[in-house]
Amino acid sequence: MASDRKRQIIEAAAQSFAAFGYKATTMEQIAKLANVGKGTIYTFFKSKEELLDEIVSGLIVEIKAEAELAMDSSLPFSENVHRALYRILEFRQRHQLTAKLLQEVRNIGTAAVQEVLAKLDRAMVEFIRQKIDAAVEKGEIRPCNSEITAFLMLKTYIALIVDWEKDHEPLTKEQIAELFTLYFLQGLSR
Amino acid sequence: MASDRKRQIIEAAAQSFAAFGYKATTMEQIAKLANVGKGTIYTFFKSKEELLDEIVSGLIVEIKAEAELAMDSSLPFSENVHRALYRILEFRQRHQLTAKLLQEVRNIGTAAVQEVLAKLDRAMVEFIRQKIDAAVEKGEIRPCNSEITAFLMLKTYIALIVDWEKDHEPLTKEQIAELFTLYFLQGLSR
DNA sequence: CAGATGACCAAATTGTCCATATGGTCAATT
DNA sequence: AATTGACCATATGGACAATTTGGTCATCTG
Repeated sequence: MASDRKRQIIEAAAQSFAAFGYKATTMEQIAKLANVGKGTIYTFFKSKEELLDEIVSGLIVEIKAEAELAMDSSLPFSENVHRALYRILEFRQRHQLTAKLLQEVRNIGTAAVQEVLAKLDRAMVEFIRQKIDAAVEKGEIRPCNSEITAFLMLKTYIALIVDWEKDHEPLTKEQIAELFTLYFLQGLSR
Repeated sequence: MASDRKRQIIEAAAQSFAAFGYKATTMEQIAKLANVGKGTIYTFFKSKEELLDEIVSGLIVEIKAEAELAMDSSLPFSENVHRALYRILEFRQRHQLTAKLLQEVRNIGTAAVQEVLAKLDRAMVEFIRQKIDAAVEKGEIRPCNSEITAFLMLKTYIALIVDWEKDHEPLTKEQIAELFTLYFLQGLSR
């Protein structure tokens, strides 16, 4: 069946990308892993790049579902946004494929990989933005430019989780939640 | 005179680093530009790396002075921190040398250049941290972990000025000040 | 003789082939 | 009609030569 073969190919490619990275994975390798001829891959995907793109698109859906699951509509907005962000970045760090791609983009600057990760970032910002808009609608928070807010929230989280560790002891999940609320949602001024 | 020669060398090196980058600048080039023998450079600096380090150290002093100048003790903390941060990043972007080094670290990953830019970052965070501590001392803002706060402030600024432009129209100075106050100092919750 | 210098060296970088590997195509096959 | 692997132009990587470069030091000079 056609869709079955397509799935096989996607799974083989995802597996290989995660294990060896995008560049180090050859189309022949994928074909062998998927038990299809190399040409077959090109009946489903225009190029290697498109194959990666489709896989990451699936990943985005997965991440959104994870984040959605982590949230709890009975909790206040601030708690939910923290949970969602934390889950998103945890996923991004833990997931073999994203971890490998993140590493690859640091070492080599493959254009395709860079583009696809940028797309992932945009999707995550968009996800948060929708949550913000919903919270504004419900009157949980005051109106604001939700795109910039979502963008800053993600950046702040990445700074706290990824960048801070470069020069300091890692912060715990609780510390991050506290800091995020303190600096971002509550503010310093008085 | 000895210190005169040293200054000549530093200026020649700074000029060449800014024009061609660290890697592309050779010691012979610097010597020629400074009108000294190549060996002379090594009577003042242990290595090319140390030469860069000394130049950047001078730059840090310059940046601090710039930031200090931009501040006004009669204004509230939030306004001053904004002015200082904006001036720091404006300087960093405009200054030929830092711009070139920033570009170089993106393209190649020269260890020396990376280290020296990290040092620059640390110095800027430390500068902000001292301003925060002073503001806490004066009771202008409530007590907080000044190191993390300074770190987050710089990251937030870089995100707004540098990262935001990658996908969107640049924000004006006023917009950035407003956003910074809104999200960072005032908070969203109510 | 103290400080400056440039010839000199080992190590790193760059340039040049060439053999191999790879993404993508397509005529043959099932 | 769908699948395939031989095939092709191009990209990549390894080996080796040539060049460059950071750093040293014996020599020079004022």
